[in-house]
Amino acid sequence: MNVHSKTQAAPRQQIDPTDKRDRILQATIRLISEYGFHGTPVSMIAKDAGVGTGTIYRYFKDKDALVLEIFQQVNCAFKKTLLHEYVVSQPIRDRFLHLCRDIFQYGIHNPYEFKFIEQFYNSPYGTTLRREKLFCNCGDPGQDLPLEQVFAAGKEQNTIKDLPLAALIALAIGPIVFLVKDSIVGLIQLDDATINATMAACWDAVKVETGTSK
Amino acid sequence: MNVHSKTQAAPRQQIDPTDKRDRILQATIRLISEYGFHGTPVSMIAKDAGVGTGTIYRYFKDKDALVLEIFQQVNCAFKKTLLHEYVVSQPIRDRFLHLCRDIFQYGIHNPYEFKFIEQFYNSPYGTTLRREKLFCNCGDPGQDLPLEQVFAAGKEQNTIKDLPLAALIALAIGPIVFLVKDSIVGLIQLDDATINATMAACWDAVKVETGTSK
Amino acid sequence: MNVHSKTQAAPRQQIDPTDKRDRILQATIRLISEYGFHGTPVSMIAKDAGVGTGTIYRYFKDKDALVLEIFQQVNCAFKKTLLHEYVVSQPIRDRFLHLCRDIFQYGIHNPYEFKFIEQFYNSPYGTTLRREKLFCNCGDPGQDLPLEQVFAAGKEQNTIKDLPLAALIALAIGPIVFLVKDSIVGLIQLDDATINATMAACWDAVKVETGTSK
Amino acid sequence: MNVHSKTQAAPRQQIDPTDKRDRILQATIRLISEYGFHGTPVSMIAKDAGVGTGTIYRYFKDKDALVLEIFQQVNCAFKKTLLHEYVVSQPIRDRFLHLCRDIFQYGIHNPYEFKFIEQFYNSPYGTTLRREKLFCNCGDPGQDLPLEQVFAAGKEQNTIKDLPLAALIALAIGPIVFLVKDSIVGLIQLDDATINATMAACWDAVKVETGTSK
DNA sequence: AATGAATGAGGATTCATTCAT
DNA sequence: TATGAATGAATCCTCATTCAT
Repeated sequence: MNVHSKTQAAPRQQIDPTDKRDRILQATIRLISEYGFHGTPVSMIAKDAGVGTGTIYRYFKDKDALVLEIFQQVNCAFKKTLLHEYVVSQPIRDRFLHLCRDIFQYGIHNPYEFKFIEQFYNSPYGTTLRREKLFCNCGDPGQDLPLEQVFAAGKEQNTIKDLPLAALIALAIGPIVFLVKDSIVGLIQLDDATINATMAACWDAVKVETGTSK
Repeated sequence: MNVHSKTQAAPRQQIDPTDKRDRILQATIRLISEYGFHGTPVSMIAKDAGVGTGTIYRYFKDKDALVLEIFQQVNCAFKKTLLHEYVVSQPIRDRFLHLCRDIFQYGIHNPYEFKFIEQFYNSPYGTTLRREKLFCNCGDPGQDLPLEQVFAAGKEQNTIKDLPLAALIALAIGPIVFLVKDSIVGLIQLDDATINATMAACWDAVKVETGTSK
Repeated sequence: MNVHSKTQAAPRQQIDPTDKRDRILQATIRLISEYGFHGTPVSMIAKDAGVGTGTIYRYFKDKDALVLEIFQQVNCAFKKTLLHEYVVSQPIRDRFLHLCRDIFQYGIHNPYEFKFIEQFYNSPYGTTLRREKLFCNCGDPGQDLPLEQVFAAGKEQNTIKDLPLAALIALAIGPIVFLVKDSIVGLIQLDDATINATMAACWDAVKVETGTSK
Repeated sequence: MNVHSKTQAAPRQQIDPTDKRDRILQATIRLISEYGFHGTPVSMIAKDAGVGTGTIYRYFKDKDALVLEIFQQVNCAFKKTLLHEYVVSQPIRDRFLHLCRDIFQYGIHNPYEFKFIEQFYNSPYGTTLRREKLFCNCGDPGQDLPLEQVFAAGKEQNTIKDLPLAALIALAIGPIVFLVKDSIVGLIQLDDATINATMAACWDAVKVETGTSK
């Protein structure tokens, strides 16, 4: 989960400075995902990370920079998760389900990160970012999201409905986000059966009807 | 949208006392939907509403009370929107589409209220409310949401998939929330065709397959 | 206790305007004696007096003026109490005890006024007043206090100890103020026997010893 | 008067951390003794103490806590003053005069503390404390005040008048408080002769008459 | 004359940020 | 490098005072 490269590995047995930096990042994610940006004092982050308040300002220019870096890290990590084991040769439906499952798993296993991203996207800052398509500078900046690629491919072969991309993404991700949030909050318990059935339903939403439906 | 009755219409050209109260409520909805609770100082609300800071405290005990009242009002207004023209005798599919359309329309025409509710539900306070099922005391407190009724009825007649209620709601509302938020932010332009197609896709997600699909 | 002259008596059966004024004064005395000047909002006074907030400003320039007038009124009323039935021909001891009893009675029967004066005298404003000897402009401004007259007379006939006037006053009034405050607060119950015995003791403090004491 | 130990005296020329805390305490005593609790803004304390406003909240939870701590400190210091050099074997009269002198001296040399205690005892909070006998938790919490002990002993050997304890205390302390306050305010100048004579007069007030008096 | 809604200056408190050690 | 004490700007809220009705 740690995205930072630690290539200067072995020599001294001293304390890794990134350790402190990471603890600050982790504490921030956890606390902001729970209390929100304005509800999380820097001092609280420092205490939770087990460092002095001033120390945070050694690693980050200010609170904004800290949060922005987290967003970028988490956003990239999330995208990498989606690319993980992604096989282009598979049929559209399998690739779609695979991506959905990854999103589900990511949300369930990284609840703090998940809520953090949500919060960030809904904040004025996040909106700006989104509009400017600055989403992510990790790896290939301009590269389409995997989900977008799948939809594009599916549309071509008439497997996916001919809807605007944003609508397709909403149909695929909206329900998952909804469910994962409920699960994080503890309103429901997500078992595998429910997850699989929901993903299948998402597929029904975006796929082109093959039979006759009422 | 204004809940207060202003029956004493024409005669005097005097200032309506509810006017000020309403302006405070409207300003709060607008600002909090954009900047969040902690990101919106009372002074900002006052300025936006064109009143003195102290005036706000004549109408509301404190910031919390102001926000809570807004939530209750907006939540009730939203539910009433859903019940509007709701005809029980119609087939499940029509009722479902009708509800979806209402949600879409509500979000598009009341973007601030829409984001406000979203924010509120995702806040610690909203989560508590949700868990305690205190959602709304307007009209019938204990009554199920219309959408829940439709799903219940649809499950009985085997029209709706046999999924947990939370999952069905996520499949229906998740995409709409997603799209409406994108639309509010200005990332997409929602025309009728897209709305209708998306709703139809939502129906595909929750309905029981009648034909054969891969 | 009302010091205002109501000479324009009979004609109309309408509400006496001084009534309102008095209610404001009474409410202020009661509330300030309990909560202090800064602890008593004007709005609280208005509510307690049963008038509108703005009404208070019809009768008094501002809060300070209101309190100052009360001080002057109460101070005068208190002094008049001391002069009441005051008979110069009586022996020093009787006159002293008479005055002491009056102070006691005044404090017990006018607890709010009593505490109000205390508070006022101890406030920066009261101190200034005292230093400027502006105590009271009621009746004869320059006239000595009765107690001071008694002490002066007693010193001349060698009945009262030859101490500075301030010390004699402290010996006479200090204990009474102390006890009355305890009584107002409810820490003790002042019966006649205790009152009389205490006054007698006060006399012992200021009188010239006639017998031999250790 | 400073309760904090500053044993690590000379070596470093650095700022004593208790210094700031003490300056806040001293400023608060001074200002509140003059303007009262509600009449003394925290900002005024900060300015007077030469610290930032926020600094006060590093040392004290809030204004209440600050004042309460001062009361406890001052109250204990005052009591310790009274116990200082207190010799049980001395005759009642000497012990009484000794205590009176100590109170006098304390008031004269600690005028701010003296007025502060007065104010505190007369506030609603102080009254409650007094009623609950929580006066002080310094040293022996339940122990009687020295003055009370003297009075109890004096009553037994018929040296002190048979009056309620509250009355005896009023007779002893009332005049002193009165005089000291006048002295603090600058209305009189207390020389040793006056102090001694006044104390003797206080003794006359509480002692049992040995000769015949009129 | 009487009212109380409206106001904004001022008070308590918090918190991002700096800086001396 | 790491710290946390210190700070004051900014926040929520109160309240003396005004003024339109």
